[in-house]
Amino acid sequence: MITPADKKILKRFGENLRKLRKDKGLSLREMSYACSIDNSKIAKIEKGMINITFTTLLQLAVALEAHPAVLLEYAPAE
Amino acid sequence: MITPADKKILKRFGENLRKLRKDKGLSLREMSYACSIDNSKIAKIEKGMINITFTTLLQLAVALEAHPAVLLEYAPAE
DNA sequence: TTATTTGCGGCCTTATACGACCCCAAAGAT
DNA sequence: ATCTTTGGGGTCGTATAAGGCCGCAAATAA
Repeated sequence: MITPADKKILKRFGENLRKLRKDKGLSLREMSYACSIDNSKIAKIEKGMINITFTTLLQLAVALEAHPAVLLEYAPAE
Repeated sequence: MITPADKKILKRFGENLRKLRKDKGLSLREMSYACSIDNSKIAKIEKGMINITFTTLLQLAVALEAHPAVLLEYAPAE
């Protein structure tokens, strides 16, 4: 049922995703093209607005050319 | 739309999850209790029958007392 | 043999992720 | 000043994850 605590975690995840995308020098649309996920959806993920599924996580990893686990390795929110 | 390729990946993930649970000596019901996820749902996840969300992944990690990324670190299906 | 645990599939309702698309405001480029 | 890119919010229909409960067959324990 998506608690406030979850919201926070999703937001933190989104921030990290955004960082990884920027580091790779990709725009939302470029990344969208690279993993077949609508750019507005990626924007929502980065904003922590949606609780993505496992397969979506894997798709994002494809665009970033990174191992899926990498997307989870970030400093937790304090 | 959950492709056959995704099915395979989810199944592989499930097998790994099952291994981690067994290694920890937990029954489905014990694990259910440890992460507040219905035992039948965990069984379905292990069977690769559902495409779990990010928060569910985190809950599973809690029960296994492991970092979420660990659940993704397994040998890919060949 | 009987009682208990364990794995797991089915069913139902509700919440929500997905996919696709539109549009706009701000920033950058020409 | 005009064109283009970029981030990102809103909407709609559909698919499906979540959550919870029931029941059963096989394995295990008593």
